[in-house]
Amino acid sequence: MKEISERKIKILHAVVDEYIAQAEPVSSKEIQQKYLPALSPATIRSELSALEDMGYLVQPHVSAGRIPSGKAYKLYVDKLMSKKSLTPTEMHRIKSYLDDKMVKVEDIVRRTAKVISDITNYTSVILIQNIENVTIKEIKLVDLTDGSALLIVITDSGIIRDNIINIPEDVGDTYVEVAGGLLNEIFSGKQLKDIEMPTEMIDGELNKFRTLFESVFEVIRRHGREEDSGVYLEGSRKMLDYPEYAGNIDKVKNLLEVIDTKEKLSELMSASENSLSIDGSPIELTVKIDSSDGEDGLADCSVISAKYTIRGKEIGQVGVIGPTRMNYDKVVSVLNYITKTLNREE
Amino acid sequence: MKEISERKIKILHAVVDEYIAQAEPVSSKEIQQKYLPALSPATIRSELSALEDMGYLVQPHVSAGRIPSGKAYKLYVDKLMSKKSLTPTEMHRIKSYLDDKMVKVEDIVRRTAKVISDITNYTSVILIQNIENVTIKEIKLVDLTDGSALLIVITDSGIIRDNIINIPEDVGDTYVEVAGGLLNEIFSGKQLKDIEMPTEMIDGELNKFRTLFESVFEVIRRHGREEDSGVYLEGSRKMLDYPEYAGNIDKVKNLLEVIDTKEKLSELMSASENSLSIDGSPIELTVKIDSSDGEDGLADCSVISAKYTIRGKEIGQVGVIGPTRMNYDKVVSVLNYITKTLNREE
DNA sequence: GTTAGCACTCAAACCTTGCGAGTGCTAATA
DNA sequence: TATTAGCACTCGCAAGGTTTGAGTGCTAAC
Repeated sequence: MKEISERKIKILHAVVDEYIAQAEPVSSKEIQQKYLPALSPATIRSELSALEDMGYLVQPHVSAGRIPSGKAYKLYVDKLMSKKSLTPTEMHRIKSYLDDKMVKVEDIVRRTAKVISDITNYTSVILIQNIENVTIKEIKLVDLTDGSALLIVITDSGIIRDNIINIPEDVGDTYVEVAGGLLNEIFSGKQLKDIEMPTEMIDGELNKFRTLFESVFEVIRRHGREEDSGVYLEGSRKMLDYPEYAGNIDKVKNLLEVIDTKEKLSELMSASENSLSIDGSPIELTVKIDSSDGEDGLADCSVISAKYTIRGKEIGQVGVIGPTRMNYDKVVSVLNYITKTLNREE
Repeated sequence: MKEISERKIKILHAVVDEYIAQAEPVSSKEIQQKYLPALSPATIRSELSALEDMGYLVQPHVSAGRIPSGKAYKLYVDKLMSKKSLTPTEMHRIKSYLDDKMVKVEDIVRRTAKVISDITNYTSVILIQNIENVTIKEIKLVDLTDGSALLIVITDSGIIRDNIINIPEDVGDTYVEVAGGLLNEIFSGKQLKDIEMPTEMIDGELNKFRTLFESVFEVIRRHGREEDSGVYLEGSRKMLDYPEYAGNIDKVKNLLEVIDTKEKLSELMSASENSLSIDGSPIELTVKIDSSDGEDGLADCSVISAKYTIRGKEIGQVGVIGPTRMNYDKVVSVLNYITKTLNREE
């Protein structure tokens, strides 16, 4: 099983390409006509048969063509597929989506998810993790003059949150201002996970800021909690467009359910033994191809994911979920381009 | 066609209830057993036949039970259905969803859409319209000390937007502060639709604020534009759970496509001749029941919608989209309760 | 007005059949 | 030895036929 002949590779390549395009078993005749007119179907058949023995192809039933196995897809992604880059139109489209000045991580993420799904025509997912490692650059407190104030937390990867907090009544005019200065003094430069109530607050003269500070903690802490779920999903509808799901509402439902579960998603998008990294790519990409025993719901699906970095800070994972026979080259290029663009943006 | 006998009403009610629960044609025997054991199926059959002649029922084919027609649903919604209120658990659940202090309209809307979909198990839609009529209370400009500033527009219905804008280079320390004061002076009290570039800005001494003001306009104007689409959809997946769509991916796709189109949605959620208002309800509700010729995609669907008001300001429409045989009473109660809650909130 | 009884209808489930795409094998060819 | 033509074989799929049973409408009796 060490070496596959050049011709076998060609044929395998043809099967994968064709299956990605058509979603139907590929026959020897088809390959002969479109890819290797110099050979006869019979010859191709024997090659196909050999490839099947090697585990690269499977046959849905005896009188059908072949379809690629997971092993074939892995080889395809790893060695075979054309790593063409995006068309200028596509690049332009992505840029115009992302070039609005956006500072809130949430906005960027939402936008990114949308553009990925739009361009690839698959479902995209962004998972925000590690937000706790972000460093606070500055905290702003803006008095809204109606008993509340707007809290803005600026970090090294952008604003992570702005939220309304209540202000105690009967405090002086400068209360908010002073509190703002104080917040800055104490917290700027710290990481989110390190913030805690300073001791002098508990009992000292600063006691009057205590409830305010507690609100601030509350807001910051809420990150990563479930309600702020940290999962951005875009284009789940697109699944319905692919024939592998057309007759199979249950499959789609199952899939969408899995996607809705943060833990499962996390698991899917992290590298593991049956995942695959792509070399030669400027970013680290992970591809997970349908385990095909399909016990956990992701039947006939592949997930391609990458680390998601904004301005040098790792934010989470970005991924594309599609049918196993998805357009790997397109998706890889898009992820490549987008992660690069985002990271470069200053 | 003026008066329907008491017994016919009972039977019609039974058919609708049963069909809502089962999604299958209702037979005379079923009605007899579950609702009117005192009568024989034969009697019920003749009543059913009469109801069919009156246009309240239809028969998918001659040897099947009856299903309610649009006319029956309308009667049901209007007169028949039990207007029970929510359980304490449900009310509590809604409250706990909505009682976070939220000031941004967008946040409130998103949250509302979610809770509606969660509780009703149908797809919910919120449409933001009329945002142009909102009055600006105050404008804040917060210097972010990196060449940009955070623009916060506070209106009588909450903050509508905070956005980053760029600040020209080489301006003095007080530039942002002065600009903020200026913005307030000029715009507070105005409605969004009325804002325009003040003449003194164009050529006068205030010229140096011009580009900044232009950014501000740009941000405010972006509202209602397509990219900020103003449509909040939640739970579109839920559609897949109902048997009327189970075999019918095309229907679902069609539906989702319609839902994605703002114009169509607007149309759907506005009152029209073939819609229906519910009296006796503290809010104005519109129910639109499947035109059933189904040419425009919303086959087998009903839409229940209400005006959406936050703190007394009309913001748009909130609606629930579900199968024609949806749980009207539940949905109506939920919409009732939620719109009341939101409006009351101060 | 109500009901039992019966004939009738028709969708859905099941079976049958034939077709045809596509294979594997074998024997002939280069 | 590699390739290929030819042919028998398999099996999914679609079309058509049959059966079943749920449910009705009608009629005649109560």
